[in-house]
Amino acid sequence: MKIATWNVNSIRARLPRVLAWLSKAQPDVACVQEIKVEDAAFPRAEIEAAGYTATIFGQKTYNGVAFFSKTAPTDVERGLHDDAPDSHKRLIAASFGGVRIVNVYVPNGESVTSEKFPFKLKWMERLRAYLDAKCDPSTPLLLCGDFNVAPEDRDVYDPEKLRGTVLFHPEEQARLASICGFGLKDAFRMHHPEAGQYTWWDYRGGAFHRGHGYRIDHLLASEPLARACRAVTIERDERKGPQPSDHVPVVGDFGL
DNA sequence: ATGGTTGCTTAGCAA
Repeated sequence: MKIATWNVNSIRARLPRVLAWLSKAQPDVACVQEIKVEDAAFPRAEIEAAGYTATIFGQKTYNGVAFFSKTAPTDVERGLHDDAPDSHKRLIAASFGGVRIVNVYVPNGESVTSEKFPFKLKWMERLRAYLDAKCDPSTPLLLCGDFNVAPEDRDVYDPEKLRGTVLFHPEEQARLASICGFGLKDAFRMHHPEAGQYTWWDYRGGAFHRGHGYRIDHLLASEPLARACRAVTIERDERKGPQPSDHVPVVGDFGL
């Protein structure tokens, strides 16, 4: 079973690349973030023509998360357990053949001096509370998505320069560690200890060309699922060519 | 050096 996470940065702007990637990569489940479209305007026919069922939690202009899957999921949940009705659309969860998948788009935070930064930290604390309330780490569980946090020094291009800035701040890393403390392992790091493996490069300043990346998109697996994980791949080539997302897919292969 | 680029929406915000 191949399960991928990818922040597509607008499904409508990225549709040609997403369709080409689905056709080539053939994931069983693709967890996507920042679809930036409400349900009514979502390009459902094109995704279905590629052989995928779209299960979406859409929002106009910002945010929005979805599953594209070869078979329809069961027990779909939209939003955090304590979300207000008008909250950002940042979490969707569903079951796929015995695997519970929670797909998240963690707030970016903007900068450590922004009012959005404490909002990000609080959202991550609420995510840990959601896991406690809704999930079971003794069963096959995957928490994946764009966490907007690089966990360790080896996950950014210049840790000394970036330390304490947004996406690489100890308070964000502590919240991510608390989330993993629920009983989840960073699946990529089970297979790849090396530095310099990034999933996001800013559009600005030629960051991709300069190697200025961050590893902020993660597959976090419960112990039963982690044991079944055969490989995890960061598809760096998806950052190349015309109209790429600023993030690339991360694909896990599970022997299920 | 508070820049730079992309997307949504149409000048300004978000990332």
